[in-house]
Amino acid sequence: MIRAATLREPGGASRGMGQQQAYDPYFSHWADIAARRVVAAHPDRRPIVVAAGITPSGVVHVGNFREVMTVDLVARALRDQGVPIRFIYSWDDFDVFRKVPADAPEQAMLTENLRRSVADVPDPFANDPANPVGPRDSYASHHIAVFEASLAPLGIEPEFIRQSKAYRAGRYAEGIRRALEKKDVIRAVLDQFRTEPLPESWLPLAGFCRSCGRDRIDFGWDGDWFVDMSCRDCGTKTRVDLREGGDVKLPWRMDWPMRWAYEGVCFEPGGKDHSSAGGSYDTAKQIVGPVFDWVAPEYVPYDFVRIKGGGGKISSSAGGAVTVADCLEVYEPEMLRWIFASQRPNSEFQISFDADVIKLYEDWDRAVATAHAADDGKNDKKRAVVRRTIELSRLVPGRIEPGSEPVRVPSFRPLSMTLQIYDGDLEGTLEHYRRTGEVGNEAEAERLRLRAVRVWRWIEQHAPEDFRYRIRDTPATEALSGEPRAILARLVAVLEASPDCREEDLVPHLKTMCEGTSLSAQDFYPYVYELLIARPKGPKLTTLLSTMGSTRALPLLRAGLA
RNA sequence: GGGCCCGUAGCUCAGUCGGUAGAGCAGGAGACUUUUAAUCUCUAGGUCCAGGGUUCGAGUCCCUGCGGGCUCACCA
Repeated sequence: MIRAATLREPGGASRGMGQQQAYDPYFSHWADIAARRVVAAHPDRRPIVVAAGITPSGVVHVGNFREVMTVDLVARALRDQGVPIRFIYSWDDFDVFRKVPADAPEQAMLTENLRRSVADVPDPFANDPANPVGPRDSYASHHIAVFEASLAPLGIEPEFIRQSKAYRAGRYAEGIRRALEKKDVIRAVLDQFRTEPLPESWLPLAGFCRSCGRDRIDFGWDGDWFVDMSCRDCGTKTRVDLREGGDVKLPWRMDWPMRWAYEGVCFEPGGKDHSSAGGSYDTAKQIVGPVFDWVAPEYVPYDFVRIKGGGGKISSSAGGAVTVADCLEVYEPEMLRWIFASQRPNSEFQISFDADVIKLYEDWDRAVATAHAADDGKNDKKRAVVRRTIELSRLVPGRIEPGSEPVRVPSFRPLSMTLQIYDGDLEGTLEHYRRTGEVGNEAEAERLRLRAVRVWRWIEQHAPEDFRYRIRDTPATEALSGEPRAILARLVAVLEASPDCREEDLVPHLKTMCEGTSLSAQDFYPYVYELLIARPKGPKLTTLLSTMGSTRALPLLRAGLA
């Protein structure tokens, strides 16, 4: 028997079954604790099935991503504890298209397709040249493709299942029939929480008209395998043999527990909208046993993700949703995992694109350093938690050896400065770090590239104005006069005399530059910044000058002497 | 109406099987001087919302109350 199978909650299922497995403090993360709960609830079932599910009824945003990330962390924790798993991801693309997103193209076409299945609505992005995934066979397929593509860089590789295909293939025939047979049980569960009870004639069915594709249908059931559908819109009548499949499905509150049973799901999280008393998890939990003969999976409710400054929850229908791909523009993949891994699931948090990004990068670097630090007997417990969180955040599973060295990478703030001096030129920036010795091998070079492209995108797209500068393309047109002009002449002379001047050599010159005048260096700096970057302030001048080089600096400075 | 979450330093928050209250920023002192929210060292600062309970021991677990937020009760 594998080791993990004997893990139990202390004092729990292991009673009377021989020695009790000791609590292993190494598995200290919330995902580890959830994993132990799952193993305790399903001691004999292997592999353990963990599941995520999302409706692609619009842009799949970073809030939806929390669902997948939560499952991935628990999946990773289970594997680390030696448990074989199967990670399934159900695309609920047999859902009704209810609302046209405000920012979607082809508004008229989409409006025409309301009330059809999102798997049958045409792809409005098919002719969009900026569409990264190319034309797809439906609205749902487009959003699915975009999201699946963004998961790959994060090391998340579930087995994807499309509900539209599963239902249409008749795979859930048995499930639908059981729901029909036990419809009174289901109705009783749902009626506990409804303001108005379901009518006596209610059937646990939903679906789409074969002719017009819309979902306003009256259903009948022959008590066996046949369902009759009558479309209220176009009047088409259809008879479906459940065993062959068709455009018939179970409504969400029955669909969920049916799929738990079908796949043998042992763990699945849910958003807070599913997690209240009377919410869909609550009713599904009551339905799954009597109707589908399975137990509710171990559950973790997760809260929403907010976007800093966005005000309110992310909505895919309101437009302007922030996607995982958007986050990966600014955050390193492991860092994005870490942002989710370091938050308890049931707490809300924000993803920032403003100046908080800097602090987050600094926190991340510090956490990585802490994770790699050797234990010293003082803060080992805290360090262990940080270390475990970083392990779960890494793309490749594996333990971090205390006292090992992480791959070096420049911190965000100085890197942003250097990048701006090089005008975003990645290879030039890399060369600079090679010269300074901060990049010494190919691994460090790769590490720098990963970060530098994101820092640069942040500078270009999100950074506060104070943080940005750009070296002038064309020299200033107004020359200086008086004392500033005299000091500038000295500076120009220094650079002309030693064009390859290193930063350390430049420092004394800048200190003595203003001697004999009424100005201090602080008074003079703004003139230089104006000539170089057309702003009154900028990065440390010695760094700026030595990094950009005399060849580039001198023409700009001489403009002040014209 | 039901359920969940939050209430900890001036601010934002961490505190993961209960074991001497923590970080970042802001503040104060010093060093350095280098100007994007520079860096380093040191320092101050809390009735952990209130009340009760369990415990040798509670920020942590249980109950009650107050304040704030979210969610379900139509669909998914």
